[in-house]
Amino acid sequence: MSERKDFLRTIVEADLKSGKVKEVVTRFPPEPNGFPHIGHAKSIAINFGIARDYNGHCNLRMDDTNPTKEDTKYVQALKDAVEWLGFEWEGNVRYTSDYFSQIHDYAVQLIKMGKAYVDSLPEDEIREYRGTVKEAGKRSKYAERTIEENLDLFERMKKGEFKDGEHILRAKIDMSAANMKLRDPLLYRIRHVEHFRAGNEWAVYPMYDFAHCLSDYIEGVSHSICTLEFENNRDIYNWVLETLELTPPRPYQYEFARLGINYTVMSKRKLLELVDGGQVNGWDDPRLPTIAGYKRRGYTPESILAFCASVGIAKANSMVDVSQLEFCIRDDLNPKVPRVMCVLDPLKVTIVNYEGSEEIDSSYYPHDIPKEGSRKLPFSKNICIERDDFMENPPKDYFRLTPEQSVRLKGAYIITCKEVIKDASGNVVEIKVEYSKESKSGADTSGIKVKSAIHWVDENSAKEVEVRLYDRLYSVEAPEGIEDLNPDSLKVIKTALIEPAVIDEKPDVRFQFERQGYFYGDPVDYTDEKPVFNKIVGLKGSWDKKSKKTETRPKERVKKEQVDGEVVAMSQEQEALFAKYTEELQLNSEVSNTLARDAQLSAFYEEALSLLNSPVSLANIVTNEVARELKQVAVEALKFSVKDITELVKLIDDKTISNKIAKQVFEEMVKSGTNPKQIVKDKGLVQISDPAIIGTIIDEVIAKNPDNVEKFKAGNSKLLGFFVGQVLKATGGKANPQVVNQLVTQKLK
RNA sequence: UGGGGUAUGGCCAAGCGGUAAGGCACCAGUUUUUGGUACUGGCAUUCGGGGGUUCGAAUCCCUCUACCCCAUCCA
Repeated sequence: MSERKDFLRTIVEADLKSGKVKEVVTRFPPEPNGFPHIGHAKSIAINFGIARDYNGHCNLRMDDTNPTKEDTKYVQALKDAVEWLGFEWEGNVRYTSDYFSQIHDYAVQLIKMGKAYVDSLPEDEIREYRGTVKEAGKRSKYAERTIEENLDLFERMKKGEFKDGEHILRAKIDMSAANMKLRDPLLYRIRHVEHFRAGNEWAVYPMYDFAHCLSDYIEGVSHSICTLEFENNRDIYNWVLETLELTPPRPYQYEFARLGINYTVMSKRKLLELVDGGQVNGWDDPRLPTIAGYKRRGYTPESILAFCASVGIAKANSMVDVSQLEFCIRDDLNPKVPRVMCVLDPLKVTIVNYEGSEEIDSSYYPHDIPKEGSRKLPFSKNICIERDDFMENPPKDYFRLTPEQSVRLKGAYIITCKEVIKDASGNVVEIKVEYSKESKSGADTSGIKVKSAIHWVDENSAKEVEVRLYDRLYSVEAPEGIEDLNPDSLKVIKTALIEPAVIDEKPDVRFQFERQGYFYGDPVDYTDEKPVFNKIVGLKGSWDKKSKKTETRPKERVKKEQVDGEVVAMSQEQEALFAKYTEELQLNSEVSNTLARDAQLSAFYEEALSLLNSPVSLANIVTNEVARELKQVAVEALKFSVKDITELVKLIDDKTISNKIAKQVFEEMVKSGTNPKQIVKDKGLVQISDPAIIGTIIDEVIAKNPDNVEKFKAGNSKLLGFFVGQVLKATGGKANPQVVNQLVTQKLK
């Protein structure tokens, strides 16, 4: 709905505006044979989002045409995913299987029309007969069966009289179609298996290409949106609907690029392998890009939706960086969730000069988050801090506790290291510190400056919790198989220490563990006795990165060498034409080349030349403008004639119109076929070359854009185009651009 | 006898003949009791390469290159 729409919304809006579509109806049509992943989320966001934006509706339809693969347990996962993302489907959940009898009737109709036949070739022969990508296929002899035979056979197929694979129903289209999907595509196959919804009612099941378009039609879908790999299927989609002569309105298919994210896999097959192979713990393993996985990990629907919106919708295959997803969840959680303290790897700290205990009141939110809420932080002389928040021999830019450097215990006091206690093997096991009584948070009169504040917990009151640290599932950007798995994708810490309020008060389910990241109480394994937290995502952190950065070598920019392929040689006739154009007519070689190689174009050109002796202008317009139109339609279908073109060129040659106007006139000729002179007259397109008139306009433009004038004078010569454009715009394109150009340059000197 | 798509900074992505939006990432600075957040500034003389048309081209024409999809009785 924003100013900048994606291409699908652009199409939808145009259809609405033109009246082609009265109500926008979309559908999300997954096959219930696996758990939905974030790629499905993108599709859900698109289909439901478009329906919502244009006051239409979106159906949830299970595309259950293959009884051997689908299962009801996936249906639930799909419904859950849509609901979790916050969308509502229109009416009940639809199933392609609901339409089996209608689809069957359409098949019968096709047979009656002579557009479908029962083939009885064995599977491997069907494949063989299909031909290859470079060779035409050949039609099965069974394609000659009479309509009656086909009807009879299909009826018996349906009744279950034949075994699987014995016969098949196919459309009769074209076995030599360049688009292989059109080589008599299969419509129905025999399957003696129980369908999870239709039971044993059917012995034949429709194929995707037949069922999908008809289901869309039956549901009144206006825009059938799918992914790029179905581009080739669009021809059958249209063929079925057109051949059946269905009463309008009918749906149209549009394709967008599927979502790819680095360091993970998105194919159902690979996901299934991970689950079945035990590499992960089920479909909802938080490392998986499944919606169930993200949900369990702690991602919010808002963040997933924001991500889908941020990656856009286009037709270029792409691989989105995970950091974009991570940004979305941090961005969503930052203003929402309470900050608490949890020490993952505890180091014992004794505050030697502190006696007794106290409770410190501390807000759940930092100063910049306008939310209310606080808890009591127990404090005593025995506390724990994060092991890597202390270093005996720190690098210069280390801000935390060292023997020489004090730190603040967040929300509490400033401490100074006094003694480091080590075990026999030299590991630090405890540090003894002194605190400054005057440094209490909020009432600090100590005057001590510290570089950072670290998190901590009181040893006695802290609760032991399990924390599951998740990292990317794969260690390579574009993983192939399990050999690419990241061995450290899951680290379980069983002895993390968390402040008591998190467990006792449970202010939320999602938290920011200060200085570490966002965490989520695991919805499955969490119990009050054994709390479990999943790491959703880490904080951004520039410290870790800096230290890691030394490892990543700066990648050198390798400029890819462009190899120029061989250009096909010209035939003799083409060579002759080329020679004539370059030598006799003095055309430049590129134009001559284009003309000479295209028989249609050169014929058009020659004819024009016989009417008007202006070889160069004619060649230019034929090569550059007429050529475009000829790409779309045949010469006979052109609305303008050769003569029209010569007249157009005449207008240019005698300077009645500029090249710019000529383009405008040409466009009109393409659309209406009106004679160019008439167009120029009707629209008053005669060009303005009078420097006086143009000069005043330039002055106006200059007066209106002092900033740009300054920039231009400062050396930004690119702005010349801006000024020329403005003047041209002011004159409706009629100003002579060459004159404008000259004048602008002069005036801005 | 091949056909259908796609190429804009490290990653996404606008742009549709008037002179390269935005986000992520990255870098620098300010604020900060999170090495977080927020804020400020920087980050494409150039749009896969080469030609051509035009006063002017990422946008139009020609050509080359690279990548993706199609030969399941899968969807």
